[in-house]
Amino acid sequence: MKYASVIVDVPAMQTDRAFDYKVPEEWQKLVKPGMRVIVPFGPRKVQGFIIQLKDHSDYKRLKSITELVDLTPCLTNELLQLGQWLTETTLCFKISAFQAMLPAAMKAKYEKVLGLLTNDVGVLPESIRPFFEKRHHVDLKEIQDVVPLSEIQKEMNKGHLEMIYQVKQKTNRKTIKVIKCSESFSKLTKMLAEIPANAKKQIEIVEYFIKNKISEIPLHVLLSETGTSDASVKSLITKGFLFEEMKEVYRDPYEDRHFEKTLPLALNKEQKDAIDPIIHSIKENHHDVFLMYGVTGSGKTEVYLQSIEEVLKVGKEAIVLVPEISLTPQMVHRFKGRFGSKVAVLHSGLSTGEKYDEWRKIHRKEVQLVVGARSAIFAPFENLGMVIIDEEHESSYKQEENPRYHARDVAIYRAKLHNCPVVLGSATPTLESFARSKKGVYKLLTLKERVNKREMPKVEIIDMREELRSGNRSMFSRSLLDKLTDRLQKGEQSVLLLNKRGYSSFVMCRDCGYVNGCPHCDISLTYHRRGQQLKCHYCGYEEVMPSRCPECNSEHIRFFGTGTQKVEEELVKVLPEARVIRMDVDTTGKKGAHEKLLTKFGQKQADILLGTQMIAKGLDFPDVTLVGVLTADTMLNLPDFRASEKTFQLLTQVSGRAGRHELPGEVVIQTYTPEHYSIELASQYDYDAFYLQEMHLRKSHDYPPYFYIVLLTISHPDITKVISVTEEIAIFLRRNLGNETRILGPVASPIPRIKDRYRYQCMVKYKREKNLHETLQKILEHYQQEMSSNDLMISIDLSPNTLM
DNA sequence: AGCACGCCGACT
DNA sequence: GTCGGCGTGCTC
Repeated sequence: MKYASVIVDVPAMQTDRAFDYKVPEEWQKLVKPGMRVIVPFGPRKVQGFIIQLKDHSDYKRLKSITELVDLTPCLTNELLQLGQWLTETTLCFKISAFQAMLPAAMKAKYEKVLGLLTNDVGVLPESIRPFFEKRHHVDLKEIQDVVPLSEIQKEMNKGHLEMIYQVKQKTNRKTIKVIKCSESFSKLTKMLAEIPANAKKQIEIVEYFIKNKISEIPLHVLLSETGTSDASVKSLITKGFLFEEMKEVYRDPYEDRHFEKTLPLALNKEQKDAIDPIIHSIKENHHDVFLMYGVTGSGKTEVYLQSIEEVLKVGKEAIVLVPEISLTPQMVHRFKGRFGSKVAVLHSGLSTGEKYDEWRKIHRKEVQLVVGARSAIFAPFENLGMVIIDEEHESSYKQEENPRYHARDVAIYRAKLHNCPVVLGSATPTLESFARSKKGVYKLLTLKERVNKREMPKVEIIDMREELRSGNRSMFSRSLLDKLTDRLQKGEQSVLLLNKRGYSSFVMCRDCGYVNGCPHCDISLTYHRRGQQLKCHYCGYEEVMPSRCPECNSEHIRFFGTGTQKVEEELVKVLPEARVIRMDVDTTGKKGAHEKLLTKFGQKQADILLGTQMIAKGLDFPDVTLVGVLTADTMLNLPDFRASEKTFQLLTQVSGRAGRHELPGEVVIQTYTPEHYSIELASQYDYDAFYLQEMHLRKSHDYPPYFYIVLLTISHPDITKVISVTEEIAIFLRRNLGNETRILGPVASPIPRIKDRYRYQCMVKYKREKNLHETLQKILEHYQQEMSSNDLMISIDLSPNTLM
């Protein structure tokens, strides 16, 4: 007899352990750890993952596995182990760890159906009867709004009805009908004579098969190619010429795209020096973490591509992480162009089904390379030869919900197991990574030269206070305007970046200073021109823009701050002849809208690309010779110890967008704090100086990389409850952690209320703390009950990206 | 998380 | 006396 330990799909502390089940005789030989199963759990059925098989269980009253969902395990042994590690390092539930590793399509869906147990519908009360007149099964959803649950329960007790718990899959495999020939072509040719002469279409179809030597074709293709209808096909099937079959297909998002095959480029000296140690690691099966610090345009991607080639040569697989890849179709092109069908692509722009299909290509070993966003780090490769993380500094590699993992940490963990290298690439590495490379923990590879030998574009910093003093009240400095005009005349393109993070357009009364805030969150509402609406970006609350101040009834209520829409309007006023493409959440909402806008810009159908952060990444257009940053310092005032670092990164990245090709580029940075070191040093492309200065600051304030931090955020609808719990937690932390560890708080969160829940936080700063995980675990256990019954929430982030 | 069980208040 | 409120505890 075999027994299976199963982690069930019930994310709660009390169920966060394995439950044992009997494996029915017929599956004894089939079951393997890592498979999904459906098991009875209490009165219902749930999905779960087998984490272990054993010959013995201590538990007496075991139930049996109801169903095997997978025929081959969807989690490899390595991923099972990785799940355990994730649980421990991020303090998440085991089930959440496993689910994070798989595409959303593989998460189960639960439905309840009422089944009729009696042959006489007449015994049912009038309210329920109509539902069962024609059917024996009715979705509970359908009936529960009309009939009170108690009534249904009564019938169940009487034995008239039963509750059936169903576990369904979210997405099914996509199948299409294909038509095949029943006979050989020569036989078909002879058989043609049997078709009546008036059945022209049927003859046409059979001839199509013979002429094109096709023995199998999807039905819809056959119909459109031959211009026939399925009636003719049907009759050919009954006559025995053809037969139909269901065939599983992949939903390929890049189906209709052609990728030009590219060949490896010759590497320059710096690139060779960088790739040699990587190749050495690959060949020697050695685990190393490389930090490839290369200025924008220094040809990092080519180094990636050629190292991957080495990985594939030795028969291994590679993972490439890119930040939110849908933004950089150019990147997909480069990988698909070099490696063709060996590549799977995983990113948020794909539908659930498409992601599932890409994942299955990996699972079935049909691809050796995956290019994707954060979660692609869990690709079920078993022979991993390298992980590349491009734009290593990007904050999107950290998941901001449970499990709060950082893809970089997962990459290093996996690479250690596989004895293979990790390559972190960036023009602006995180301080953490650069510090590690200085200590020799990571190996530093430096690319200082741009491949085209072009100088980095010249950067001009404009002091907007100065502009204001000399009477320029517009959002464009005179210099920026001059340069835009100049580009327009020369037929060159410009990119304008509106750095909006933490600064959006809010509505304020000029008379009394009243600001429209969200009634559920302590945050001001954001003005949206579409429909003159005010929206809360945290809870989705909406209201119509008032014409008078709700407080003092004044009519002088206006929106402040600068949205892309407003910039666009101004731009049209000052440069009426310019063709502008605006990219922001409003214009890129629809799937593929992004790419369309970028393609349009690439084809020079516009002169100026105006957008938010999203345009800073990876764009590469030959005719862009001017980059303007409208307000460089909006981020600097956020309560975030990484604010300077992020500003520096953004400015450096965006400057790299100009003059990447033949034409020299120029950058204009507008700011109200030109003296800030992150702005000044970004304009000089002086990462090293920035690193030193910022490290100095981090050191004096006990921030990473000198200290690790943990952020505990406690929330509850009742503010006194939040404060008292946070205080208790702070006291507990102080009592249990070492005296070199600093505990800050309780303080109100930077956003003190979201969705009617008050938020307080506590910060732990530590260097070495062996009791940390244990102590945090104890806190979670202690408040477990209140968290499930009393609306209390405690979230713990063991290495927060921001403190918001 | 669900769901059952169980123990107290307001109704037939 | 019963229906139904939600606190408590269990799920292999």
